[in-house]
Amino acid sequence: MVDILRNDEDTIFRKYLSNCVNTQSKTFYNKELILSFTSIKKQIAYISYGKATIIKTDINGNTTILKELKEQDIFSNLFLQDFEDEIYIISNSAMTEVTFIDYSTILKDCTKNCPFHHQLVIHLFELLIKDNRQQNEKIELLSKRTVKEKILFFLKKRMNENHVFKVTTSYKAIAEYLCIDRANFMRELVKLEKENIIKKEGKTIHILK
Amino acid sequence: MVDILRNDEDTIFRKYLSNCVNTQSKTFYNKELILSFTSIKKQIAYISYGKATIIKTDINGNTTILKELKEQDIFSNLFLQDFEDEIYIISNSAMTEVTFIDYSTILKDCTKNCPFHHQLVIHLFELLIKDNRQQNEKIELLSKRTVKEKILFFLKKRMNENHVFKVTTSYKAIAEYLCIDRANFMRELVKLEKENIIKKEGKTIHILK
DNA sequence: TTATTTTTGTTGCAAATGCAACAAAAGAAA
DNA sequence: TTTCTTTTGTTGCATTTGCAACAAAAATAA
Repeated sequence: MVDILRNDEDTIFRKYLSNCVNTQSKTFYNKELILSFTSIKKQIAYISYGKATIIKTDINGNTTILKELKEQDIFSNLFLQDFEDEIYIISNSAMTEVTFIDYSTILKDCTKNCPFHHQLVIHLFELLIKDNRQQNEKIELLSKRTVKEKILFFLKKRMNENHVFKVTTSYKAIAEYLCIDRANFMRELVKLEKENIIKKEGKTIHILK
Repeated sequence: MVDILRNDEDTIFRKYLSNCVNTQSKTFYNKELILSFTSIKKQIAYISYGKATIIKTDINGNTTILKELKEQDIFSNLFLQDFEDEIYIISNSAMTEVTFIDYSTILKDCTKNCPFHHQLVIHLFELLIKDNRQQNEKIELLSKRTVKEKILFFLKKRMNENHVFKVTTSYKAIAEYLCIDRANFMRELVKLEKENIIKKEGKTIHILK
């Protein structure tokens, strides 16, 4: 991974990853499996470049997209303990670079007395709070009582300053994120368009009100 | 609050709260408002004794119980930034003791060079991971497609070793936690009983299979 | 104690939702 | 290019779900 691709945030974070913390970096190609949750080793994964998707499949074969991970997001098997359904993390860009940090070496008091260890923990702490906030947004979304409310909440959160949302993945993927039936999702979009709440042009949605 | 009521975990945590971190402890009576999310000051609240409930009310008047907080749980307005709906934290036991920790003093490098500061951050880090795990459990619950699946998931997670779940709050409160209509919840319980999956005796539910 | 409020239990009904199915379009692979 | 796979768009239909309403029971307050 060439350094020109890195941003400042990431550079600072990497400075914190001093030699007292065990890390391994790995690059994944598109659609490649980053992690299945059979792995026991406690670790926190940090996305330094690219995108990934956390996917869940239940007994009935329903697929749910739990979360879309971007650069500087973290995830961990520590977050998903005692999950009933199967969980996979899949790379979602041509190249995704992930840094795995051993959980045990994070907690350990650094014997080398390096000045970075504390900074690393603080930084991870802030990333964890960000993740927590994202989880709460998802809970707020899923607690909406109707499909219409879910769609509008999602669109409002994701639209840009021009009130436009571009479907970069697919309508199918969004339905799986919202935990609703795809056909019903499409039907509701037509309804919202008739009510002049949105305007749909292919994979571009304008939010009018 | 008398010391006899405290457990070991809490005692250790309090040791970490050395004088370099700004904290305030406050005791709340049952049904008392601990925090409404208009408060701007960034702080992490730690429940050292008692119980609390995080409640959300949307524009349509739908009440949702986001989370039940127990001893040694944390919550923070940092987790709930940009929330559309109104959020309240209500004390849910005769006496709930909450310690508020200033977020700014957590992150700050301790000028007094105390040995506890790092331990405090590590401990909060672990509490944050626990909270994250609980959030993920809720997301797994809400991603279930039917009311029946939601109920069964909830009961399996909460039943004791004898496959018994006791309703300590109310059926109304559980419906609000599951984000489903109460009448439909009751109807579904009757159905599950007819299918011999559960056995309901007042506020006690036996999970048979 | 009695009065008042909240919860429980139940039902009918309208509306929302998921499911199955299929053709057309778009995208990916050979 | 052509072939194959995935996504999109749409519909009918059965089922699920929420809503409104109300009486009985339980819990709480006076």
